[in-house]
Parts: sequence; C-alpha cells; structure tokens
Amino acid sequence: MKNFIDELNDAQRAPVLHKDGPLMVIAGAGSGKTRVLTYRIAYLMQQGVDPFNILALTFTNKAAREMKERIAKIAGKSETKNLWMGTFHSVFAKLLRFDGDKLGFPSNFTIYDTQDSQRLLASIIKEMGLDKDIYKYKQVQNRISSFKNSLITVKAYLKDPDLVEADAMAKKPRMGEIYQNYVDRCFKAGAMDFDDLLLRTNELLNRFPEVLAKYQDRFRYILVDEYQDTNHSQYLIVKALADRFHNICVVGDDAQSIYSFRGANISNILNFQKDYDNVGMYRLEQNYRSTRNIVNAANSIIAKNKEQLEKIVWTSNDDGSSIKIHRSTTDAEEGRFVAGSIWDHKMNEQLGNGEFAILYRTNSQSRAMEDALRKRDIPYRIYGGLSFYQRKEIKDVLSYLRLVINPKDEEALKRIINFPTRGIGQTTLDKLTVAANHYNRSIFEVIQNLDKINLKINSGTQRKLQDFTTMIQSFQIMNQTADAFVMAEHVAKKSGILLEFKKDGTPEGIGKMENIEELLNGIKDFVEGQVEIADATGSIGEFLEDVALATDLDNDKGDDDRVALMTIHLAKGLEFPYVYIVGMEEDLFPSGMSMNTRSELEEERRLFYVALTRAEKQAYLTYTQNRYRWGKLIDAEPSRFLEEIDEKYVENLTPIDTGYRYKPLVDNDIFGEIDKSRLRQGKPTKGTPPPSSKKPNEGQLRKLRKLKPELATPIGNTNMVDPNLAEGSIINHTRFGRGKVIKIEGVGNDRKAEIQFVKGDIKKLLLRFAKLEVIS
DNA sequence: CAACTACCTAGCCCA
DNA sequence: TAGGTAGTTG
Repeated sequence: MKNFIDELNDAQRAPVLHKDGPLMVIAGAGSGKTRVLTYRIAYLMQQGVDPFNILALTFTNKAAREMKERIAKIAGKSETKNLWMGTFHSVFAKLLRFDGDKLGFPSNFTIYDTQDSQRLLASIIKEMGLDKDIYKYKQVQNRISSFKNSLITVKAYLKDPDLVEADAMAKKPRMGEIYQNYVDRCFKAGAMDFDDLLLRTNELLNRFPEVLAKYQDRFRYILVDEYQDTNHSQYLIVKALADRFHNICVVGDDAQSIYSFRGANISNILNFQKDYDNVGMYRLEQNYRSTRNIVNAANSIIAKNKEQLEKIVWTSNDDGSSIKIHRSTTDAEEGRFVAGSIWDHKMNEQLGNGEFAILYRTNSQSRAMEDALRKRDIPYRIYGGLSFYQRKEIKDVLSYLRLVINPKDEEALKRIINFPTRGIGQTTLDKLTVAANHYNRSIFEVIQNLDKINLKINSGTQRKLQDFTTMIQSFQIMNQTADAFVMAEHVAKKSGILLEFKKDGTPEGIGKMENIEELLNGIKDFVEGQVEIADATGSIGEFLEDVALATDLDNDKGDDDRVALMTIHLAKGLEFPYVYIVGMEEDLFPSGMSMNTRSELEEERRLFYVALTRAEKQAYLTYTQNRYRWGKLIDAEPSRFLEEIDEKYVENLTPIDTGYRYKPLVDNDIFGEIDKSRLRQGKPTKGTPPPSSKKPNEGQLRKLRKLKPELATPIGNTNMVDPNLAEGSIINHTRFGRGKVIKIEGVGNDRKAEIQFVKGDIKKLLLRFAKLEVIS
C-alpha cells in the first residue's frame, strides 16, 4: 500500500487523519471533497478498522461505485467487498429487505416509483368519489411525500391541527383519509415508495431497539457525503445509527444546497455542531478545478446570500479568460450560438465533445439545444428527463417481472392485466378493485378465488382472468430456476408484448420493439456483472431493485465522447472544461416559482453558484429576449443573476441594448467585506482576487497559439487573401476574434466578406485589408 | 362490455 | 404535446 496520504494538501489531510469522534468537513466547490472521503475510508481501513463496520452514504450510486473503485486501488479489492456504500435509498432498501418483515413487509417488497405512487393516488381519489380537479393527484403526491420526509405519519398528521387546518383551507379536508388509504394500499401491495425507504427505516429503528442496536454496533464509522442535501428523515436515521459511537463524518457545502424542494434541510449542516459535542471542524477552501476568474465570479454571487457558513474559496490556478455573456433574440438562436461556439472551440483547440456541458434550469429547454447541435452534427447526450426505464413499453415489461416477484403489486397488475389487450376492461377491473378493498386482499388473490366470491363477472371474462393468472404463475415457477435475462426474454415473448409491437408495424412500434431489445441486452449485461459479486445471483429481484434505485446519472456509461446536456441539479458534483449555462432569464432562472421568499431566492442563487463552479476553463452565460413557453412566444428579461456577478470577471459578447433593464453590477463591496474580516483573523489571503491585469482576450489567444502553433497568425502577412476562404469558413481576425463568413461578394480589390463574429456583431470587411486567418 | 378514435385541456421546475 | 376522456362502434 503506497502512502496515499502524501497526495493530500494540509487542509485535506487533517480530516482524513482525524480518528474518532464526530467531524464535519465544509468543502468548497472543487476542493477535493470526494478525495478526502475516499482517502479517509482507506485510511480507516489501514488503521485496522474492519470495512464491515463502515457505512458510507453518497448522493448517487455512480459516486459510490467510483469511490469504491478508488478505495480498492489503495486497499485492495477484497477489502472493499464488505463496505456498505451507496445512496441513502439503496442502502436502506437493503436493510429493509433484511429486517422489514418486523414491520409486516415481505423481503421481496416492490419499490413504487413516483409514477406508481401517482397512479395509485389517482385511483384512490377516484374510488373515494372526490373531485379530481380539486384533489390533483400530483399535488396530493407531493404533499404526502413532504409529510413522509418530515416523518409526519398519518397519525401525526391527524394530531396536528395546523396541517389539518391548512388542507381544509385549501378545500381538501379529506387529505388525511387519502393519506391513510394510500399507506394502507401500499402496505397491502407489499410496496414501499421512495420516501418509505427512509420513513420505514426510521420506524424500524424506533420500534425495535434490538435492530437499532445491531446496526449501531455494525456501523461504527459513518460517512455522509453532500450532507447539505439530506432531509429530516435521513438526518434522523444517521443520528440514530451514530448515537453509540459518534464516529460520524459529514461532508458538504452549504453553498451548494439545492434540494429543498424535495425536503432537504440546510439546517442539518448548519446545526451539526449543536448535535454533537467536540465536533472536529475542517474547511477545504482551495479550489483545484476552476480558473481564478470563475472562482472569484462564483464568490461574488454567493456573497449575496445571507445564510451561510463562513468560508473563502480561493485558487492558485491561472486567471483564465473572462466569463462570456451572450444575448440572443430567440431560444433557437441561443441554441445556434451555443452549438456554434462549441464547434469553434472544438475546431480551434482540438477538443473532444466530452469537454462541453450545456446546463439549464428546466428540462424543456433542452429541445432548442438539441436542434442546434444536431444541425452541426455534434454528438450529445441528454441526462435526466424521461429515463429509459420510465418509457411505457419498458415499464410494461418490468411490470410483468414485478408481478412475478410480488403478485400483490397492484400498480404492476393494473398496468398489464389488459396489455396486450386480452378483453379485461375497466368495468371488470373496477369490480375486482372493490372486492379487493372489501376483503382486504390483493387483486391477484381475488382473481385466484373468483369461484368463491360472486362478483357478477360473466363467465367469458372470468375465463380470461384465469388465463392471465395461469400465465403469471407459470412465470413464477420458471423464475425459481431461471436468471433475470432468461426470464425477461421469456416474459417479453409469452406475454405477447413483442408480438403486439411487431404486428403494429409503425415506426413507433418498431422503435418500441427495439427498446425492449435494448432492455433485454441491459439485463444480460446485468446478469453477467452480477456473477462477479459474491452473494448476488443475477435474479429478477436484484435487477428490479437496481432499476428502481438508479439515479439519472447512474445509467451513464460515459464511454463515448458527447456533449452533456442536463439540468443544473443533475450537474452537481460534476465538472467540465467548458460550461454553457443557458436561459439566464428572469422567471426561468431564477424560476418564477422560487422568487417569492428570500430563502427560495437564495436557493436559486446557490443553484447558479453550483452551475458556474462546474466550469474548469470557461463559462458562458446566455439569455434570450424571446422564448417559447407554453407554446407561446413570450418576452424575456435578463436574469438578475447576470448583474450580480462582479463585472470584472465578465465580458459581454453582445452590446448592451437600449432596452436592457439592468445596469452592469458595480456592487462588489459585500465580497470585499467578508474578505477583509478574514484578513483580520489571519486566514489565508490567497483568496483575495487580484484584479485581472490582463485583457481577457490575450490569455485566450496566447493559449490558442500554444496549443496549435500552426494556427497562429503570422502578423502583417495576412492581407494576401487565403485561397481557402469561402462562405461558411471559420476565420480568426486579429482584432475582432473568431467569426464565420456568411457571404462573400465583389471582385478584385472590392472583394469583401460579411462575417458574423463570435462576439455577436456582423461586419463587412474588405478582404484586401482585413487580416484574416482561415481556420477551416 | 371492451376497444378505438378523436378531441380537448392542463401542464411547464428540480429527484 | 401528451395523456385523459367522451363518444362511438363492434
């Protein structure tokens, strides 16, 4: 084992070496926090801590996988096998599979995704005879989710007059009943939703002291990444588990807390020192990721927030070029600018597609970007949005598999009982549902006992129902021996799903069939991968768990070279050399729904901070004056965040138009204040941003020449017109920068080119005089 | 009683 | 724009 500790700087080393007791690491953006977490685990193991006694909670499964690999490199692969590492949801789903029976859940419980929850709520609301325009299932689902994340059970809800009152005021007096029914139905279906995985874990640890003791004793060292984004439910689990040994290490950055909409509570990190005695406090403030311009610009933004832990992020990296702001007239043009700019960078600096990311506030903004990238043949990948596993045809296949594992799974059954159509319609299903509720049994059980209950279902339909259950039962028998792939392939064929799409024959049908084939390939890969894992079997159950708990980034193989398109939320924790933050407009970013209170606005600002600090070399901020929203073209105003960046770090590629509502920002005093106070305390001074002495473009040009000497313009020798110059050429002008030739006209000495420059303006230049260098 | 088609309308924020 | 729904057909 080589001495990996030497690879750390002083600030990083201290928390790694901190042995026992609670500690908190406040890690600024790009300061190497994953590294600290990884090395701390490796160090604990080196010190003789059994990996069996270590629990590490990460934000994505991908992050867990990568950390595990790095630890394996240091400590050896066999050592890491017993580490419990993963997201909150996957770790506690595993725990509940072991001990959830004490709460009455089978070990093969289904995990309902958001869509399942919403469908179930929609049917409950319908069954209760409530007005679906008042009780909107999405709203109801949101509300119940927030109850669960705050550990408000049905009982607790009913006891809280404020909550009950609030729902009554919102004309939803029967919210409590819906909540109760929802919980009952999930239980009856042997299903947990995402929030249950945490809520039920809490319940388990509270109600069964011996279970709590078992896991307290096991998890002697607990590490939590992204602690600023934990919710109350997660907070309590961690607190309970760490209560015996107090060996808890939390890592996070309050400035990057961006998940309050799903219950994350920033006070968890702000109050950590109050929760434990003798907390070791460590700060990582040196940023290794970004240029000084980016770091300082980000600091100037986050300084506008009031609620935060004190820290100064600084860097010893180069200044880099300034942050570029670009205005366009429409979102389509915004897309063209971004695609064009990426293209230019690629051509001029010989970069791969993977070095670029386009970040946006909402998924719907991706379309304009996609269109523009496609036109330029730039390969890209969209992250998030509708995931592969949420597509209808895929969910249908998965529903069959779910039903094989857990026949009580009501949502799976309802999806497929009549798909492909087999003559079991809504009326029949309604009768079955009523009976199931009445007898307190699952629908599947009701069907199996049709002969014993008189449901007034005609004999033909009864026959069809029996055929259906017979089919599922045959799958179940097969599942006792077959692996996930064999099983899934069999189900796709025998259920008639594949045939259904085949005979459809339309392009959509063929597409769906291909998707199912892709699913099958994925399952095959999965099964083969599971062979390497000690106690894994490659069963359907394992596969379904994997799918249910996959986060949007987990499916990324990352093996091909594409421009990344994603929301800012998804980009947390990632980094890219070139980052385009698009849609910098009021009402969009900050979102119109998050501008009402100070804390909402501060979260939007943190989101902007996260976005900007993803960039290593260069950040672009773009906005448009008109944007299509809700199918209509609407006027847009530049985001207030644009004026919040200290102007010394930005450069406008487009001249400020007369209608521009904001003056460029001058107010950088806030940052100066904090900085001075830190100076007085004798803290590091490297963070003080020295005003950039260089003109922004110089650095860029110099870099360009260094990278590609053959592209450097031989000054003074360029008024000979390059024979390669043509319409569509990309050129470099010694004064105006890069541009694209739109048109060439005139002859001889009069020959001139109309050029669209990257900076935004269009110029007509006489080729006789213009010092142009043809790049391509 | 189920299946299909054609409309209509709400959603559009983020996991 | 897609998903839900009413109306019609088989």
